[in-house]
Amino acid sequence: MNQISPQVLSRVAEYFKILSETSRLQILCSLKSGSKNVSEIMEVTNLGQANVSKHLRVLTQAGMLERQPKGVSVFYEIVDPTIFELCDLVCDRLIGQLQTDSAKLEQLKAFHSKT
Amino acid sequence: MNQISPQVLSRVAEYFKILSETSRLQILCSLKSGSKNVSEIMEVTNLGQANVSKHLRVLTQAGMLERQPKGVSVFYEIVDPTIFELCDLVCDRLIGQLQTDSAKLEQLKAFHSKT
DNA sequence: CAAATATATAACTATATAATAATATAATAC
DNA sequence: GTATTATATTATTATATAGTTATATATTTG
Repeated sequence: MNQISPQVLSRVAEYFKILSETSRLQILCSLKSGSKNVSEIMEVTNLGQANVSKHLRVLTQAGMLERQPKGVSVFYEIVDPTIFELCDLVCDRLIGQLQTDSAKLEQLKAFHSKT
Repeated sequence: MNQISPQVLSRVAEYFKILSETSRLQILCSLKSGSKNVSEIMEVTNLGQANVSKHLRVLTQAGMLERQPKGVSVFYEIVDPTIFELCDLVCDRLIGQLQTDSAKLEQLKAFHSKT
């Protein structure tokens, strides 16, 4: 009946968990346009140095980023093409929800004006 | 430069967070085949009553499920079509990763047999 | 080698939340 | 009404982790 084992589902859950932090999404968005080093990421995202470093480690270990040291600085690049497909799907869904909500609001307004 | 505001990203992060728990994914999978009541969900997932109830509340408030009381029991149904598209994308990605890993393993094996 | 800069790590605190046990609420049957 | 069953809620505990500060490591320059 329950085809998919909790073990497999926990892998999927882990993947989603990595995308469930605003700071990490900020970092990923900052890298959408291409490779950046840590200082650049810090500047764009306004996150602290240690914090960015820790998130970059998490994202890299999850196979979403690739680490490329160049001289004294380290560049990171997105290597998981799935990320933005996922974000786009979620965005579409959120937009849909907002539209539904506003439609309901309009109905309420219409009802109010009749009473 | 950083087009998308942290406010919007936090909405996206929240959505992912809901999908980042194995138990909730188990519940969603149990509902993939159609509407079920709480007892049925408990049986399929082997999760505790209070636990299931709480997760169902979270999923419903997020707009992923719809709650339908029928007599003494309450049925839940998936109303967010995005969920399984997201899971499928993640599964494909995880499979891809495993294939890459196993290819690397093969290379290591080949190297080992030559030395 | 010493100084400067960039990044990583360790230790810590605060917060969020999953799971559980106990209790409350709601609906039906008698 | 009372009893029974199904679900929800509350309180509690345990755990995970985000953010921060301080420190360590590594690379380049002089």
